[in-house]
Amino acid sequence: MSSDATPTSTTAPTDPTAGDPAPGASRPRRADARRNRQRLLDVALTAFTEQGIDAPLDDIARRAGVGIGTLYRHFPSREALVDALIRGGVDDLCRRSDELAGTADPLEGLARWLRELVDHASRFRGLAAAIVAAGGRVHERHEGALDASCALVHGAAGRLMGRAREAGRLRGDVDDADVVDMATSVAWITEHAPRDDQQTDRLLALVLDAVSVPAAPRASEARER
Amino acid sequence: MSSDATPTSTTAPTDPTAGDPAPGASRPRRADARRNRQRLLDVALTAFTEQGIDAPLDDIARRAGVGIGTLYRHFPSREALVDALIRGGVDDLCRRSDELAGTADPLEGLARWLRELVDHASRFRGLAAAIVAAGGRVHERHEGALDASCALVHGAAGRLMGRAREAGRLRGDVDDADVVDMATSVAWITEHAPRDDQQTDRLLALVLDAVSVPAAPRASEARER
DNA sequence: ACCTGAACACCGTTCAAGT
DNA sequence: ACCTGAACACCGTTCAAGT
Repeated sequence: MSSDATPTSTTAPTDPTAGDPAPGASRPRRADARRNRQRLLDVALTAFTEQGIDAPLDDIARRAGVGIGTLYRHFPSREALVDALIRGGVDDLCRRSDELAGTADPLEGLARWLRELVDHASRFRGLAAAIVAAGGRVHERHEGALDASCALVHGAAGRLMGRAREAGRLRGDVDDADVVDMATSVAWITEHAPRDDQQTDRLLALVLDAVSVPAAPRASEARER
Repeated sequence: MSSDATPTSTTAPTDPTAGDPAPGASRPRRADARRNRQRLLDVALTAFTEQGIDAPLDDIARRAGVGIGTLYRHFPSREALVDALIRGGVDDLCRRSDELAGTADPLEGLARWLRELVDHASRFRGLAAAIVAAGGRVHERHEGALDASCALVHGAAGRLMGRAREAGRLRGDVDDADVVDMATSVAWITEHAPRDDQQTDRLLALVLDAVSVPAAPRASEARER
C-alpha cells in the first residue's frame, strides 16, 4: 500500500527474461543496488506518468538520487526501463486472459480483455507507440527490451481469440496480430487526439464489430450471401 | 520533370494559409529567398523520405547550402516544413474527394478515398502520427502548422461520409473524425509493425466493414433488432 | 560489484552581425 | 529583406576513476 504501483517484485526468481547471466536464476544483488533499482523504478513511474515515456533520463536519475551511470547500469535502454515498469501489468493481462477464458460469451470475454489492453497501453504517453513498434520488430537483431512483454500480450490475446473463433464468433479471416495492433492504436488515437469521453469505447466497439461474427441467428446454417 | 515532387507551387496567390502578413496576398519574395525556400523543400523531401519526419534540420540546411537560420526563417517549425511538403498532397485529396463523390456506389467512393488518405499519411515515417496529433490539438493556443491541412482532410472526408450516410451505407452512429483517425492509424500501424503485404488493405477493409451498412437487403424496411 | 559524474556527441533554437 | 553561423540549451550515452 505504500506505493500503489510496485511495478515488479524486485527479485522474481522465475522471471523468464530478467536474467542476462545464467537464464532463470537472477543472482542476488547487493543491497544498495536493489535499493537504487527500486528508487529508479519509483521515480521513473512518476516521471513517465507526468511527462510521458520520453521524460529525460538524467532527471530520473537525479530525482532518484543516483548518478546517470547507475541508471544505465540497471536499465541499458529506455525501453528496458519501460519494460520493467509495465511487466507487472503484462502479467496481469496474461492472468486476466485465463480468467476471461471462462466467460460464457467468448466474444464478451475478448471484448473485456481488449478494453483492459487499451487501458494498459494508455498508462503513459508514448507507451502505445512503443508497444506497436516492439510488435513490428520481431526480426531485428538488436532485440528490443519490450519484445518479450509484447509476445506475452500477443499470446494472451491469441488464446481468447482462438476461443472466440472456435465458437464461431470471430471472423476466420482476421489476423490475430491485426486485432492487437488495432486495439493498441485505439489507445494511441485517444492519446493524440482526445475528442470526447466515449471515444475509447466507441473506437474499440468499432474494432470489435469489424472482427466479430454476429450471434448465430438460428443456430443452423447462416449463408452469408 | 526535373523534380518529380514539387511540393507546392512557390507562389500560390490564393493559398488560404500561407501568408503571415496580409492574409490572402503573399507578397513577392526576393529571388534568392525563393530559391532558398525551394531548395530547402527539395532537400527536406529527400531527407524525410529517407530518414523520416525527424531528420536533423541542420542536415537539411547544410545539404540545401543555406545557414540554419535561413531554414528557420522560412519554416519556423518542423511542422511548418512538413506542412509545406504535404500541402500539394492535401490539395490532391480534396480534389479526389470531389471526383469520387461521383462514384455510383458512395461506399466505394469513400473506400477509395480512404485508401488514398492512407497512402498520403504513409509518405514518410512519422507523418501519420503528426496528422493525428494535429487533429487532436484544435483547441490549443499555439496553433500547429498542420492544423489547416488537417481541417481540409477532415472536410474532404466528411463530404464523402455525408454522402454515404445519406445513401444509408454508413452507420449513423459513427463519428466522422473517428473514421479519419482510424484510417490514419492504419498507416501508422503499417509503418511501425509491418507484417505482410496485404496488411494495409486488410486493416482498411476492417475499418470500412465496421462503419458501413451492408447494401440494403430488400430496399424496404430493415429492422436491426 | 557497484556507483559517480565528467566528457563527448548530437540536435534544436535564437540572435547579433552582416549584405 | 534576407542570410549567416556562433552560441546556448538540452539530452543521450560512455567510460575512467573511484568505493
